Amino acid sequence: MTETAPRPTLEAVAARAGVSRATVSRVVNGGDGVREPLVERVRRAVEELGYVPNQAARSLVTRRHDAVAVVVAEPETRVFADPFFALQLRGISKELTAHDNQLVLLLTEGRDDHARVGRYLAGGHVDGALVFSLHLDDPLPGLIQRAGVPTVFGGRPGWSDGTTDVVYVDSDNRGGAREAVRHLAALGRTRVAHITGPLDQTSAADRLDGYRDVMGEADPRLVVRGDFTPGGGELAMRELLDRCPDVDAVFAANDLTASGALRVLRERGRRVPEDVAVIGFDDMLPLAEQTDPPLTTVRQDIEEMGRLMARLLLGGLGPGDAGAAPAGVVLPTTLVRRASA
Amino acid sequence: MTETAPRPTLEAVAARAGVSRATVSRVVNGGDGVREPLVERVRRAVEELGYVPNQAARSLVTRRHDAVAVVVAEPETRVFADPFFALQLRGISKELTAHDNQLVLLLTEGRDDHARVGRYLAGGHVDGALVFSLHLDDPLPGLIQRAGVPTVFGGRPGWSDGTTDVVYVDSDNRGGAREAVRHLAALGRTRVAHITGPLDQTSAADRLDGYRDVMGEADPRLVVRGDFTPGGGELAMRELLDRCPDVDAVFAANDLTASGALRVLRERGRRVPEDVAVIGFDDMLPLAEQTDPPLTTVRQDIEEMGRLMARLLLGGLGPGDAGAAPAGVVLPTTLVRRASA
DNA sequence: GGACCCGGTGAGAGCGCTCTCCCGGCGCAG
DNA sequence: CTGCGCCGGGAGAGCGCTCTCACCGGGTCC
Repeated sequence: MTETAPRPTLEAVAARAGVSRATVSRVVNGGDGVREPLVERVRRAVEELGYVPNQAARSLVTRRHDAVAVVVAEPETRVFADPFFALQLRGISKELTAHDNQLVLLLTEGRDDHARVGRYLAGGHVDGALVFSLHLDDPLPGLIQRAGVPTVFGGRPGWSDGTTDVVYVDSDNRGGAREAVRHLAALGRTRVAHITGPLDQTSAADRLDGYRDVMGEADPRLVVRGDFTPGGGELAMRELLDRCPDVDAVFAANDLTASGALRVLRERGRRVPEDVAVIGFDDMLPLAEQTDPPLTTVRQDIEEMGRLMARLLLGGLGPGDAGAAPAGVVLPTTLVRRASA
Repeated sequence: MTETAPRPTLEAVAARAGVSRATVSRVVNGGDGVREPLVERVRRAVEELGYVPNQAARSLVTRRHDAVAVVVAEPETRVFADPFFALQLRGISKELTAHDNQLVLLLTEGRDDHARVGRYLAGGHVDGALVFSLHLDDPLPGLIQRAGVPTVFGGRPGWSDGTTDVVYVDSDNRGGAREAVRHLAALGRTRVAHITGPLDQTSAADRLDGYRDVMGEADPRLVVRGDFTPGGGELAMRELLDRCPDVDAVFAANDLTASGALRVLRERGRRVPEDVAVIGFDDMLPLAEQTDPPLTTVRQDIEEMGRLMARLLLGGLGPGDAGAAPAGVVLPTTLVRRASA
């Protein structure tokens, strides 16, 4: 048992500084409207007593919590182990920290969890929510909308097609895919294949759309389904080589997929990029630099996406500037040319 | 701006049910000592009004928060993207949820963050902390100890050698390593190598110790340093084959490392397990089942470690059973035999 | 039949903070 | 020199809850 010394209260600080509670409160919250000598006295008292405001008492009256929920729907374990998500979370964490907000993590799997999360958010324990719901059919986003908590989604929710006023942050998956495929075409490649991600995720679907924007319906056999993993990339690449031996370029839905594809190409004796050019997506480091050959890929600033989500939630969604908050923010991507294409 | 309807208070529920606040409070907190018909009436009122207790008000008087901080020191990005950590976090999340506790995630990098975390924990905003500090020289654990918050560590902290009363949960890394190496020896292998993890992490150091327990000091060239990644495993395996071509078994510090090693062995034309037997650590699925050949490995129940950490914190550290809380809990490991050894 | 006890309920204080009001003092204009 | 405005600071209410304590009614026991 840790013997917890009773923490000093405002009252105690006030007594020590020889002022009233109100003044201490003012100083602690920025010190506006308090004359300098007093500010100094109070600051010293705070310091000496090691005073830390009681967040519960504060929340009780302000109705703010300086806390944000991050909700992660996790149908598969994979989602969370994904470095992609880890990076976004890091961005979120940094931004929240910079604004003195706490991050409450809500992991869900299954229906009961959804209800639980809905109740929690509706319960007004946090000032807002950042939601990662990666699948098209997920009921969670709906629940959350209804909870009436300011919310920003990570990635375009499946049911939002630009019309609804849902706020989200996403990469320009479609545009990035177009740029990648155009680059392959510009290289003179005519048999450009695409290994997709799981198509129930909008990012994967959008990248496929981008591919189709450039390639039209081309040869449907050139599109093979993957799952964003290296293993899936290997499987897809094998299938691709079997049914279209004349393939001369591959646009993989992400870098992990591309790394699997590269492995199979090497195994089958195809030279990259001479025989088959390969482009990935993400620019996930160090992976993309360490493949053999180093991977040409579409970069998206993942950490920045996280930061932006947090910033939107904290700043843009308050009652301050009604209507000013954008529905969806789409971050640009850039093609990073390395050796594989 | 979301028009937030004023949330119903205890008072409102009491009025609707025709009882006093105190009675509603009792019902909400378990309903002990309230007669059935009243309980029913109150329950209905709660339901109808959609009442959710105000956690801030509650904390203010109970001095409990039903929240636990999870502190992750993140010198490298890798730490967080690690599926190992993700699994532990999942276990923690489940256990906390089961006890109606929230998970406050604190990601740190760098000194200022440490101070911030120290202040936060000392500030009494959470009931306890679960700390992942993976490196020997990390100052964070010390700071946290001083904050006077009940704490459970994930993995044996470097500076704890069983003597101090620090509470942690760990796998039997040393014992598991011993079992793996003994198994290789039992297979008749005499040139058993070890690819280590980053030795500033206790788990890696302990596995090396386990290897040495069985092999003695053997041939020092048989120990090569890795870093828990497939890339590191590849590098180490190449080095190993170069300096000890007669190696006939490899104990890799984890499955990722083993997968890299397998790749190099295949590339160099060594058959597994005929020429070189390979054992990993973790039994990370699906990886361990999908390698070629499927990996023999030391299983540890990672999610259970997380659960246990949370359970210890919530149950065992309270003022309830002083002295009953164990200093360190070491979970057993089991050897899972597949094809690679 | 009256004193006692005990389970169930209500009344009220108070957790630590913010915020509105109010008051006293000072500067400036008349 | 008096009056007014303004600003810095204090007093006090009250946020929504828990928890102690007093109260009340109906047994039980002598």
